[in-house]
Amino acid sequence: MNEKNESEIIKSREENLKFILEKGIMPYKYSFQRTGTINEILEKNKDIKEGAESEDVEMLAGRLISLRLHGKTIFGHIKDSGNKIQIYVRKDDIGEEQYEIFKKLDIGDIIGVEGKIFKTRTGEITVKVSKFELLTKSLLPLPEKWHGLKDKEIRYRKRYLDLIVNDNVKKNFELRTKIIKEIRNFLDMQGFLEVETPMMQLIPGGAKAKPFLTHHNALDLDLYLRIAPELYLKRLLVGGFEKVYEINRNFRNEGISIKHNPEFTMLELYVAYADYKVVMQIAEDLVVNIADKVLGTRIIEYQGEKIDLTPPWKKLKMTDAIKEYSGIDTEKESEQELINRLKQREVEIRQGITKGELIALTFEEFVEEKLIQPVFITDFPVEVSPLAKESRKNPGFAERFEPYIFGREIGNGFSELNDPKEQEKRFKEQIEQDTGGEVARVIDKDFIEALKVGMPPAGGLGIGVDRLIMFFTDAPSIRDVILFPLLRPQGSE
RNA sequence: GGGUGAUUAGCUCAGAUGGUAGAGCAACUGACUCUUAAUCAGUGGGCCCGGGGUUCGAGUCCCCGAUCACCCA
Repeated sequence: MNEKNESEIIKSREENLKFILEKGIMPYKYSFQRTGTINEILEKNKDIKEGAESEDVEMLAGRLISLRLHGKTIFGHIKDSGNKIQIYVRKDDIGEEQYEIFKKLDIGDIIGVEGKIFKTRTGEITVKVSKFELLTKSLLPLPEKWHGLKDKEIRYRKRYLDLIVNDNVKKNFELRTKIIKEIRNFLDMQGFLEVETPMMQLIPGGAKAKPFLTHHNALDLDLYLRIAPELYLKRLLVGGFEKVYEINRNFRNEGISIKHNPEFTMLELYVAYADYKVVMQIAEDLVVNIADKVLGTRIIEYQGEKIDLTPPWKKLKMTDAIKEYSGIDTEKESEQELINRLKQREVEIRQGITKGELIALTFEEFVEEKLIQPVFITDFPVEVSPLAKESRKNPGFAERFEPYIFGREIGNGFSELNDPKEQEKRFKEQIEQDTGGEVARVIDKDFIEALKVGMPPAGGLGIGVDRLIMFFTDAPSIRDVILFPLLRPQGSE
């Protein structure tokens, strides 16, 4: 950390750099023309016989990750974004002067090599180096080669080191990109239009969460980073788009945990003329499609638990789920009885709480964590579903669902409320109930106005993309699927 | 916000009962022209997270703080 230690450890690298500069070698080259990636070259030469040499001279580049010096020969490995390959350097092949320069390379340097491909006695496909070039000098040591980098703090803070050293980390992030691409592909094929709506909003709506505040100078205007895109996507339904979706960042100014990062990626989609049943089907199809296309299996293992994504997923009304998993009959029990149960679990109960809110809290407290296999929880109390239509069959409950996997809510969907007067009333009730600053104090009048123009009946769905990716990559923490998770800054540096 | 644990060499980790610190890898020097956790011989490297205390003496005990991890709200 301090200068003295650092100079101890990098002294030899600085000396090597000096040696190289004295030889007139530029330590930071502009480019290097490769004949292929390491994977391509390995594939091309996979059938080469032991002792034989390839006809073609190949040019490869990568980071030097290991070195074995044997007097007049050197073995090592270089690694590019796809794979690693062994290199073999002989003094006889590259000449005395070049050999001396090669010996001054350090693990971590990025080099280009030129040479024919052969197979060693031990059967490893190897580059017989006839020429090499230093492309980038590395001045700091890499983490140790077989234990790798374990310290979570350094892994998250210095993700570049994590990516260099831990191959599975890189694979998980590649998988993340594949999953998101597959989501887009799936929706595009069904005629959805991907759109982008404001990240900076005057009134942060569409969810219950504390927002981040920012300021626009020229307009002298306070703005909020969005907590959800919902109200803007619905405006697009009013405008005549019938199937829209957005995959983008939401920001919530709340605690950080294994399941929460202040900025996270959300998918929201809306389908005109559809109700919640239609989007529930889309949610199931979407997840199963990822399993099929990206993993090639519908049975995934998450944190040692086998999860079977094979459709159709179970559907359970919230009150039935409570009955089934906890034995509590919320229809029969009075509000006070539910309050007593919750207080025993040290759940905070606000003054004037409604029955619906109590049902939702009971569900969270007694049921959620038990929902390991995929299940749709439906029929949420209207009081906790201010943007959803009331059920046609089940008064007091909304046409709403949330898919649960491994005790975690991975999405949220409903038949979208499009009655402007009812919507305004629900917003007002929300503001009255809010105690924690999780609801904007102002009603989004423009949104109400849009509803007055007329929004077609519609089903909507939101899916927490990071959490979904956690399942598919068997990641225990959301930080393992976000390249640069938010951490508290450290004092020095 | 509360609780528990961690923090020792560049990395991964040891350091009972308090006596100024150890290993492997990495680094450095030397030997070695098919090695691959190369091998062999040698060398250097530490404000033991920070600040206070207790003690003749603290990496170790106590208090405060920092960061991270996990659990809870």
